[in-house]
Order: sequence, then structure tokens, then C-alpha cells
Amino acid sequence: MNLRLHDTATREVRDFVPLEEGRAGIYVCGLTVQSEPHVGHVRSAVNFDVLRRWLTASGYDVHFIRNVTDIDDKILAKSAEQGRPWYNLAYAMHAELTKALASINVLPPTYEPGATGTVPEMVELIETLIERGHAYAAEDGSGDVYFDVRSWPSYGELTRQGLDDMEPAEDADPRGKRDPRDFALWKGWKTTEPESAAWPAPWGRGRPGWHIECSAMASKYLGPAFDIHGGGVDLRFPHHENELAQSRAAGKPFASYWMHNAWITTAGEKMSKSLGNSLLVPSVLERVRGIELRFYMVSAHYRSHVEFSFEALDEAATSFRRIENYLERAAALLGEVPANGIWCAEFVAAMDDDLGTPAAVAAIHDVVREGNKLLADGPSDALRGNAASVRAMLGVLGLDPADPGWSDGSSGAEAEQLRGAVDVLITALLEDRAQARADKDWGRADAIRDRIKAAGIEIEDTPSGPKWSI
RNA sequence: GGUGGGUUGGCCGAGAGGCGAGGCAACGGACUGCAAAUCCGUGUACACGGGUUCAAAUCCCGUACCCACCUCCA
Repeated sequence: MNLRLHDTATREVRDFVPLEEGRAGIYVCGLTVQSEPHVGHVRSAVNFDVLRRWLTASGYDVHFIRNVTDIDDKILAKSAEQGRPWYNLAYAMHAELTKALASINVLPPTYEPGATGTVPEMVELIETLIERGHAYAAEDGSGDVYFDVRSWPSYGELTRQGLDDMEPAEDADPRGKRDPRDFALWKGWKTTEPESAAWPAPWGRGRPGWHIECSAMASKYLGPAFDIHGGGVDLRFPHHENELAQSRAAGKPFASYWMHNAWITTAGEKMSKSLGNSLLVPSVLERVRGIELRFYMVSAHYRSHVEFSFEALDEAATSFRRIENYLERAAALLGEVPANGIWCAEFVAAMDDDLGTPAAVAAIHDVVREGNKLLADGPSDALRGNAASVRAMLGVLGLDPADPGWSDGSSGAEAEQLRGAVDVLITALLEDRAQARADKDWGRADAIRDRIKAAGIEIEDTPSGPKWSI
């Protein structure tokens, strides 16, 4: 079976046919770097990271471009509020985003262009649109340039909306627009804005409109036609609709497939406020590990709305530990298990069916159950193959616990040393307990175990002796 | 007004006409000195009302409720 993907433009799951055999170009709308990322923000990144990994695993040469919007109205407003330069805010928040994505093992894109670094290409694109009669400089002398939606008959094709059915924007200031639905390609500099937030252009200094940046960056790095364009559902309209219109109006075929991920929202209006900051990625990671947060996200289909709750998050973490425990016990028996095992047929079928990660995870659980049975019979090739298979499938989802991508500061040399020290101490206590057990002095044996437990360390008796874990 | 999505067992979360995905929790059993972990077993879930069909969570019609988006900012 071949990979099939849901295409927003056709509203159906279609076979994925790349423009060029064996190669896939993907453009994903990243974030506007205006504040710290919360779990909702990073879901999109995780979803498209899974797409990218599956394509790569399936043999495609993937070119993955994810942009950063580093200049826009919100950034200007927030930086003014905070009394710091806009570029400082954008830079700092970009760093936070990078950190957050690394903490959930999202691979760095092939390239991460920023809007401010692509201004000349945007100016070129706008010039083309003006030449072709699809854009015009505002008549009010503001220096704004607008896209002329009436000049593009197929406007609305992505979301299947007719221009005349759209709710008229009553509060919109028509300014120099010919039609209230025309959107800004270029925003003329205003005296209230910092001079550093403006770039030279034939229509006067100014800054790019929101939509033009993605058209320019996608074309620059992937070409006028590319395979997949992704982003959150809220971007379908107006952002993606506008990108599509302006790109096609400029003579570029643009994306073959449009993919949109659903949101994570918070439960109950009453709670949303109090949850507020606690949903920032670093804060969630005080409760669960990055790999567990990622597992939580991957457990739901990317097009399904997820209502975030800490209960569900904890449950997902418990579920993931079952898989992780299996791999640990297999490794204890076999030594290092290779990461290149085979994917089971159910897993492949699930992933090929529009990235059916919930079914893929179920397939992994089934293999783990088989593995747990094999574990009882001691080391074997079957066990090795099974564990390698689990690692391989987890790897496709970015969830292989042994992936170096999960190592952070806490698992460095210092942590290793600490672990060694704890091991010596616990081993001494376990020797006492073993003696007590040999003497059938259960009271003393359990007291030792309880004491260790009170320190936050669990003791499990396994066929190969007691094992400790934090 | 327009466009699209949703409502599944105690909980999370798949599926899209025909053997109850998977996980978490619970209960029973096996194993264990006791645990833990693991394995085996236990559920008559598809918002509501009609209809089509040998067969409907799944298709059709209607109803209710919820959500997203509708042109800088939404």
C-alpha cells in the first residue's frame, strides 16, 4: 500500500504522488515568535515531524522547510509593551521555541527561514502581482499594497467559499482598499512604528503583510511547485487561501497537497485561565518528560481535536512507560538492541493511511505484549527481533527512548556519575535485603524495600534479580 | 448568513456497513514469601428520533448540543 494523505483542498484522502520520484518538498507554517510556546503551539510541529520522519523512513529525500514569522503586528505591539526592541523579542522567543521543540525531539527542519530574511523575494513577488494586474498600491498614499481578490476568479478555492458569501468585515477599515476583502501584501511604514521595522520597496519603506512571506519562502526554498503545505486548521483561511491565491496569480502552481492539524484546547472555560501559564512547554515538562508529552500528542490523530488535560497526559505517560519498561528489560537480557528492526504490517498500514498514529501505537502495544511473553523465556533471537521492531516503530514516531535526541543536560556525565553512586548505595541495601529474604525475615526485607521506596526508588524482583528505578 | 469539523464504554482515544483497535482505571485468575512488573480473562460504548439494509457507530432524512474559521488585529 502506498502513502495516502488527507488533502484539505479536495477534502479527501488521496494517494501521495510526489512531483519528483523519491523526493518530497514540505513547507510548514511555523510560529509567529511573539511569546513562549505552549503545548498547543508545538502540536503542529510534532504532527509534521511525524510526517517528515515517515516519508524519510519510506525512502523519500525530504526537504522540509518550516518558517518563523519574526515581524508582524503582534510582535511590534508586545515589544512596545515590554519596552524592548521588536527584534530582541522575536529573537528571544525564537530561541524559546527552538528549545521547546528540541525537548520533544522535533527534528530541525532542512532550513528555517525567517520573514525578515526573505524581504527581497517578497518584493519581487509583489512586483509580479502588480504587473499581472492582481495587486495595487493603495490609493490613499499609505504605502500599503493590496491583493485584488476580484481579479482572481478562483479566490476561495481552498476553503470553497464564495467571495459574496463571506461575512462582510463590518469593523474593517477599508482605507485604500478597492474591496474590503482585499488583503495587505505590503504595509507602509507608520510614524508610530520603529524605523528598524521597515524595509525599502518601490512603494516606499514598509514591512511585509502576513501572507506574502510564506509564498515567497516556499518558492525560494522548494520551487514554484512543491508537494505538501502544512499548518494548523486556523490557517486555512485566510492565511493559506491567500497564499494560494497570490502564488497562483503570480504564475506558480504552488502546493499539491494541503494538510492541516487540529488544535489542542484546554478543558472547561473556568479552568483555562488558571491553566494559562502551566501549559507552557517548560512547565508541562516539569510534570512529565518530553518523550511522554510527545507520546500523548502522537496517540491522537493529527486531524482530531484534543482537549488537553493533565489526567489524560498522566495516563499517556503511564501507557508509554509500559513500552519503555519492556525495552529496558529486553536490553537487560540481551545487551544493546538494534534500532533497525522491521515494522509490523499493521504499523505500516496505519501510517500509510493518512498517518494513523493511534492505530500505529496500538500496533506497537500488540508487539510489546508478544515481547513480554518472549521475555519470560530468556534471551532469544525472537526477543531480539521483537525488541528491535519496537524500537524501529517508535523511531518513526520520534519516540525511541534510546534516540540521542532525548538526551539533555540531566543525562550527561554528571548524571551518569550520580546514577553510578546511587547504584552502589542501593546495591548494598539490596544485599542486606537478599540476606533477610534468604533468612525468610520478610519483615526486615520489606522494611528495607520501604525505606528505599520512601527515597523515591522502586524495587522490582525479576528473574535476574532485583532491579531499581526512579 | 457562509464554510468546515464534532458528540464512541468509568476515562483517554481509534474505526466508517458484518468477528468489541489500543491504552488507562476496575475486577477475577496465573506468577510472587508479600509486592511490583508481566501474562490470561471480564464490558452487551457509539448524542437523540425516524429510515434504508439480511446486517448500521458506520449510509440517508430530521433534531439537539458543541467547536473552528469568515480579510491587518479575528
